[in-house]
Amino acid sequence: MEDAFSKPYDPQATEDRIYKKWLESGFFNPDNTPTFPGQETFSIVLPPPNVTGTLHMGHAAMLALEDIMVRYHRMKGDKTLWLPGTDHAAIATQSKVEKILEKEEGKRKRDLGREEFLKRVEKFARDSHDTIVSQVRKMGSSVDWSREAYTLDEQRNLAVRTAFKRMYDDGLIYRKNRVVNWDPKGQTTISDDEIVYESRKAKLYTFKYSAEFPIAISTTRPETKVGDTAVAVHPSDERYQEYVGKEYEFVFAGVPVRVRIVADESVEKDFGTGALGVTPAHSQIDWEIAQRHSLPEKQVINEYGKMAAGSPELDGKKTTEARAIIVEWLKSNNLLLEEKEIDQNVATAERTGAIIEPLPKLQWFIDVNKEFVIPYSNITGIPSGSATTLKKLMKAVVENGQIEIIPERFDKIYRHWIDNLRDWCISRQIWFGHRVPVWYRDGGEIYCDIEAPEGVDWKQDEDSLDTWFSSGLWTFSTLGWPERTKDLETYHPTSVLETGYDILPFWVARMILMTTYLLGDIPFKTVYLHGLVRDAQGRKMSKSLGNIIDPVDMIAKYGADAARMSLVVGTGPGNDMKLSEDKIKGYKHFANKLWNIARFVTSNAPASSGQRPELDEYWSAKADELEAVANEVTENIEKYQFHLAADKLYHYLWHEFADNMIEQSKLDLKDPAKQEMAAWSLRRILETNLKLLHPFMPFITEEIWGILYGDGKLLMIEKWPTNAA
RNA sequence: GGACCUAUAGCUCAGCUGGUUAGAGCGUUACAUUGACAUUGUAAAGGUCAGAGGUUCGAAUCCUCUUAGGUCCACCA
Repeated sequence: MEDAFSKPYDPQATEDRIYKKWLESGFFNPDNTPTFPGQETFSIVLPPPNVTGTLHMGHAAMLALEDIMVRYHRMKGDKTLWLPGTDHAAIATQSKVEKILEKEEGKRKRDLGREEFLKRVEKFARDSHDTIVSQVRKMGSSVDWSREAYTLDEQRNLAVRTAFKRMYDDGLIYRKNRVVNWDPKGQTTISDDEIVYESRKAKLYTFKYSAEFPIAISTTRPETKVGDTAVAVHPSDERYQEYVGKEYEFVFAGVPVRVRIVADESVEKDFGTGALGVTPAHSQIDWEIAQRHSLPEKQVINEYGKMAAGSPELDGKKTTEARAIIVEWLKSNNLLLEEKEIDQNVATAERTGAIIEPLPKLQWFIDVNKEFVIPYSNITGIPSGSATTLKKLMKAVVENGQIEIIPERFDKIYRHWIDNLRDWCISRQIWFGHRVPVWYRDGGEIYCDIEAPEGVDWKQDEDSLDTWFSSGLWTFSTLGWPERTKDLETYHPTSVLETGYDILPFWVARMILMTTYLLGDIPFKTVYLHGLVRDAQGRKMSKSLGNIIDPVDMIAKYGADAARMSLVVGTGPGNDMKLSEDKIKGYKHFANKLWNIARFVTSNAPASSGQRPELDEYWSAKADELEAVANEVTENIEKYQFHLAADKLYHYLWHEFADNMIEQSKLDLKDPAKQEMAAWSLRRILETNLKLLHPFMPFITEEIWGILYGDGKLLMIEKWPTNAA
């Protein structure tokens, strides 16, 4: 009996030691792995986790799936790079630190000032980074740490400035005063994608501005009506035709208001009274109507969500208080015609939870519809030197099949998102992030470049950029762009992007936008989307529900191999997965089973010369079966059916190899005529299975490999046991 | 309002382009076992594949509709 096999298998005593061995080997870095003739490249960038804290089970699933692909390709002999990094996550990190600061010291960021506050955020980000790195290691991820990147480091900052400058020069980035989504709590604008709609009950009030005014209108926000500058009706609505073009002046809730009646196609005849009070400064849609009819805008709510309408009675009041006052005023003046409860979706900010206040603001935008000439293009259907738009580029690469999305159904969702895409507001009024590379000087001078302008009295724009601007560059900024490095040439476009389907629009689409524009190429060939990890009842894991399963706890209890298997088996691409502790436990049992199989084989089947002996009918059939399993597993991995591959190996090892073949060998090993054949077969089948299982359960397979062949050779670079692709 | 997903054993899910008698794990029950196995084996019970219709020699699988649960997008003043 070999002492090397503890009883039972102890992942705790094994995993960290094995990971160290891998690190020391240097094989995570493709520059160090042996090269083969005709070798292909396989590259993945790790979706950078936000430095807002610790990793959750979703990250663990991502790491497991990517490591499977990476280890498989490395063993196949491909030049394989998995590039890790973290994301500064601008607004998310800043608001997290703000919360901590307020809770622990009762201070706000302005009490510290920009510089001091940023130091705090950076310290927090560094700590989070260190935690994340140690968790990524715990999972067994074979990432190339020598190429680690951060979305806010020097190199990435240069990439951001370069990208901004190019878009600015092409006229794709512009600055404009427009109604944007203002988060009164976070004191910043946010993009459409950072809005979460909450359904609530609201009251829809139908009223007239004044007794003389001929048309009644409906609204859920009477307080904004002091900012109305028009009433819009549908051009074909006979009820209101006679009023179109007329102007009215009156005093509404103590505020002088002047409205013009306009005809606009966007008005629904059947909604409410069929007439819409137009408030250009506080509604996206009204702003657009105002543009079409050259209507003035009148801001009546300020950045703090308080009234500023030029009325002593209303000013300084919260919008909800002002609403009550105005409703009272309507009632007492007999102007309120109807009050009805309706269901309404309220826009709230994803990070702070505050209700979004649409406000006109001077902001930076990316124009997704503006034509520009693309100097170089590797995109099918869009020749170099042709005129195109960002939207067209984003659509083309998915429609022409250059990028494949798995599962397929998500490309519909992607296209739909593109169709609805409006100009992207990229400036944020937060301190943490990439500062807008634009400088101003008295006299209205504006300067945009990669480096700051020479000379005094230039002032840099105070705003920073949306975090997705920098993560959109991730596949190539990590490889050295804007420099034309060897890495960029070798590993870009990347092979696969593996991420959760929930960030398809945020991140995947933005990477496609940035890469097609800046490189004239795709960022990746395949997008593999995994689902959300939910609890055993199918609920989202959240702090408030207290149903979070922490990957670190699970690894400590059951080992990383077990945790990985539990996140892979039983779940196809794009489907949410339910996870329970029992499931992880089950795979710990499996690890132990494998451990005992290895113990049995080493102590009962002595290593042979390697020459294949004559096999009888039983063992010959088993040899064929092994080959079939290896081919099937390979095929499943190639087709991104990792759950099938893992499940197959689980059953084959436990119920074929252990229950059947080992039992048979117990008889054969006692028979001198069959002994060698049985021993050889056991060895060979175990060996092949260790290779096949390595991408899924890297630690235990590597450990057993080391015990079997104490020559220091690593399983992680053994040749994959099939040639079939 | 638009789109998508899911529905298979008590529970969690496989079942790839339609092809014998629909599978696994957990759970349940019976028996065996101190062993390569703390975490074992053998077997049993358990299914109108959500419902209805259609295509087909043949449907869990393809099509249509219905029902239930879930998700995303749009944002209606």
